[in-house]
Amino acid sequence: MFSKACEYGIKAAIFIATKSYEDKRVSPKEIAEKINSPQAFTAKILQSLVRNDIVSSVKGAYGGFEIQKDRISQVKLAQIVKAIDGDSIYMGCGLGLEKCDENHPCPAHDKFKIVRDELQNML
Amino acid sequence: MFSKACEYGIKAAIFIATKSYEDKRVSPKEIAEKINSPQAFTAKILQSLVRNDIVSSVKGAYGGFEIQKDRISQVKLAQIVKAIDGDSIYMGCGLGLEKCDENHPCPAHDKFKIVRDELQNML
DNA sequence: TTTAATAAAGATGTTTTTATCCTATTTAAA
DNA sequence: TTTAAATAGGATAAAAACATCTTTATTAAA
Repeated sequence: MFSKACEYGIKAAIFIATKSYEDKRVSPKEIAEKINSPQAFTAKILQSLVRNDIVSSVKGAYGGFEIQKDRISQVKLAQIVKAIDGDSIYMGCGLGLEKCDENHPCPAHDKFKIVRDELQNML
Repeated sequence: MFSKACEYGIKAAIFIATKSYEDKRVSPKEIAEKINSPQAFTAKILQSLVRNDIVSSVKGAYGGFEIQKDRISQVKLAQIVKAIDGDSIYMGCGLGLEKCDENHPCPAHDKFKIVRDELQNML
């Protein structure tokens, strides 16, 4: 459903959040070990989470990744998915038909829309 | 949502079905032109549709791909998706969490299940 | 101010997916 | 039986996704 990068991003964000509740910052190394992902690749993904204001980073000694406590409850899976995989999952005809859109829906269009809306809403 | 190969497979099957209604067989070339896909790659995908008994092929002159008329209405999108992308879309934790399964569901588990079941049912 | 610990960023390598090319096999018609 | 028109299948190439390595920039503490 999601790319590997996206799954790592989700797991990383969850881990960072749990640590942030304890006022602790975490390193890519710690994160990668915890979520069982390649470290350097995870670091790249963390960079894009930072650029998308989903987590924040503090450089230098005693630095690391964190999420401000009062922001944790506001972070939604949908933001992470969008930051890493974009919104292609919701876009275009579900069957890939070029000629299908809201105005000229394919026979499966409405049913796809229901599933996608539910997915988006859930995230 | 689906791989490119899978989308080509879906489009190809739809096109073959419409032609089969007119008792016409179609070539990979015709199919690729119609669905706007690379021809040789499409031919590979057609092979796997044949191996999975979704479409049938007739070799040699005057051959081509077809679907028996009385089988057309029985072909389901789910079969094509399964033949090409497998069932990974329904399997495992939606978030990629290793520790999550039916017995130890993650917080999103049930909601993912609803969406996936709906997707599968729809297909 | 130096040092050690840290994230950021660029360059490179590997694997998977997507795509192409060439040859073999099959078959209806001439 | 030969030929031309088809699908089948293997080998190769290109692009994208996944992953690693190395260097640079930043920062708190000694």
